[in-house]
Amino acid sequence: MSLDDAEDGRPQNTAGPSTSNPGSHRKPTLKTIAELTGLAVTTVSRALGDDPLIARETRQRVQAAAAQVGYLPDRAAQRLRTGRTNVISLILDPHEEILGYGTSMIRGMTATLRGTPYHLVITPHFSDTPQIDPVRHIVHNRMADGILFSRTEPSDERVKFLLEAGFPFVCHGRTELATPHPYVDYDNYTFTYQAAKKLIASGCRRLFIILPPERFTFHHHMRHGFMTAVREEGVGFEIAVDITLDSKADAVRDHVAARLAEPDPPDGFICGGEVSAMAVMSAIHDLGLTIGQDVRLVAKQTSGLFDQVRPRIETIYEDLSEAGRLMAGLLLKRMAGATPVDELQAVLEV
Amino acid sequence: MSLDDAEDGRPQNTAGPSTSNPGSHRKPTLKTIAELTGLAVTTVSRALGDDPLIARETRQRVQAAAAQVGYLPDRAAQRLRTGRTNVISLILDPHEEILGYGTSMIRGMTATLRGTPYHLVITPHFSDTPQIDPVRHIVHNRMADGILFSRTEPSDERVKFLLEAGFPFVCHGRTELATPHPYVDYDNYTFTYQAAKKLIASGCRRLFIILPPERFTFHHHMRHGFMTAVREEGVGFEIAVDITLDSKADAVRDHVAARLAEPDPPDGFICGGEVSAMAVMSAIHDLGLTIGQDVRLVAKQTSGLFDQVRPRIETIYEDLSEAGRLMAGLLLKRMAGATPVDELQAVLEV
DNA sequence: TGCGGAATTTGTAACGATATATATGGAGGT
DNA sequence: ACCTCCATATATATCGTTACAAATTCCGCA
Repeated sequence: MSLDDAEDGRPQNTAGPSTSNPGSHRKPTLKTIAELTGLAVTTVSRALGDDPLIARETRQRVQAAAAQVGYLPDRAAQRLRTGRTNVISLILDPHEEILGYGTSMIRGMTATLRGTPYHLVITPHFSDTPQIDPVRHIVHNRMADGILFSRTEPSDERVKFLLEAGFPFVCHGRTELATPHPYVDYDNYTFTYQAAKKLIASGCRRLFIILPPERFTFHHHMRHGFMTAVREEGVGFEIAVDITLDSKADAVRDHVAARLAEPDPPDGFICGGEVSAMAVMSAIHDLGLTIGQDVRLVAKQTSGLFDQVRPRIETIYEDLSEAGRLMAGLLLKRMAGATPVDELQAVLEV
Repeated sequence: MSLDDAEDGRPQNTAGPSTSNPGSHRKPTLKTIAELTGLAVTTVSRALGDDPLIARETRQRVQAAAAQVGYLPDRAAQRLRTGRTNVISLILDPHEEILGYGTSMIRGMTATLRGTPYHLVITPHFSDTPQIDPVRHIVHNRMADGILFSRTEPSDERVKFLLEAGFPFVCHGRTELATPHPYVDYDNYTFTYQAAKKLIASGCRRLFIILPPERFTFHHHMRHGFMTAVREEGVGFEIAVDITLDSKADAVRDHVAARLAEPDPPDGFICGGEVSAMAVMSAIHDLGLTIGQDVRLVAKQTSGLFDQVRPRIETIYEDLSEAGRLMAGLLLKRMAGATPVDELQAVLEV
């Protein structure tokens, strides 16, 4: 029902009832259509908006004319007049090292946004400035109609601010705030729970997990799932200190290698990031150990990478593209009107 | 000094016969500053633009006032009035499987764009529509001031169209068109040339290369570099048919595995993509061969991935983030004014 | 005293769309 | 005939900014 410019075959030169200027072709505006149909600009505007105040026959006539001249509304003018921007801001931390994390999500988001009037704008967040800055800027200056971001924290400032401002947003990950809000999350509790169970079932007796930085909510989910499993089974465990899923891969490798060389080494690893998982593998390899034999590893898979990695390891899949699709979808709902918050929350199952 | 009535802390709905808006504090506009300084709106506008027609002292006074109230120009209004959008469109194919290809480039671009008034907008290109569609749409409807895209073809339609339209753009990869145009490329010729030389120096006598799809210019650069090296050295070679760097990883793996099982198998592989390289490695592994011994592989590295991959392979680095930085930088130059084209071209060395 | 003219500043009209208020025309009732 | 009322359509004001033309001040100098 919208947004097609694929018209453009070449209907120009032949017809030539050019009402106004002969010069190439200026962008058609409402005025163009008004002159073409003999109606007033206002009428044309309403007709294109399918306002029932305008006679059905007139609406159709106007819409036909608009299609014929390839009319597309000027977004700047719409934006100035209505205050709506038709923009959705995705706040992205360019330093997120996670392989393809951003692109997968973007792929999903653009897929959902296709056919809507919304544009996806990448708003970078630089780690040398407070996390909330880009959010403040967007809201305060009406740079977008909605915001998407990830790496949510339990008492996330951005969420608090956006809730307070009543500004539409969907974040990837939950908070622990009292006020409910829209989000899309992955069931990281079950991820680590299942991962631990798998390792234990394979015979592992001392599990080692690398978690995201503590400030993120999913750190706690992962920790909790892991702890529940190891307690249920009563096996040994340790949680990486000093390194996280955000650490440089080399640091992860060195750390794991060092730990493996110490007494009473872990025999099962859980890793929620692809790059860190590769680092764990390389550490194991470099010590002459064999994965799947001396040591086991369960990793989160977010791309096709591990289908090609040898030796094969166990993985549990998280579909970030689907997360992106959902986030955009929920945001559209949220912007469209007052939907109950609980319909704007989703946890993707493992 | 403070004119007020717009100052408010909390305009309740109690009386509100006066002004009106419930919003906490309305966004400051030129008018706000005009009233604040006692000048005309026009003067304020020019002063903020540092127009030398306005007295230096006035300019400073206005700029101070603007800073004080936190004035930011309304982009929609500017855009409507001037026709400039302050937007740069990055056309991205969401199906590009290359790991992190997009994010690396985006990282570089946003770094360059930081501090400029430009926003980076992701314009997806869906493979079920002609490549030129989004470009046409952007130019025709003035959706951006400049365009960035990749995967350039020897006689790229997008380039031809944009040149014809006089629309600023920078692409990743060159064309073979007569008209010069801005681009950023990587020296893929030298990449494959050096890769082949390395393999031959290590004792390989039959090289196998996987190339990008033939329609891309860098297919030819890679092929040429490769051919030059194998001819110089007089070793056997073959070029993958049916599979390309865009093929699904599983397809690449199966194909390579099949070839390795045939008589007279290759003993050296060159691969310009990370995922395909992983696929080649897994094929080799699955046949019980040893990389670095029975068979060798040189891959292009665009992320930190191969630092963690075992066994270690030879890689040659391409800095996509730097490419993104450069592309954005050249585009800014191009949009700023008439720079000689040869200053808007860059080939990143191997 | 007045006048040319540089140095400043100001007023007005757009840009293209939409919200609000106002007109037009005819059908229907009295 | 007159008036009301509904269905349509039009006119006008406005969003915030900038281009262009016009006005104002303040000199020095004849």
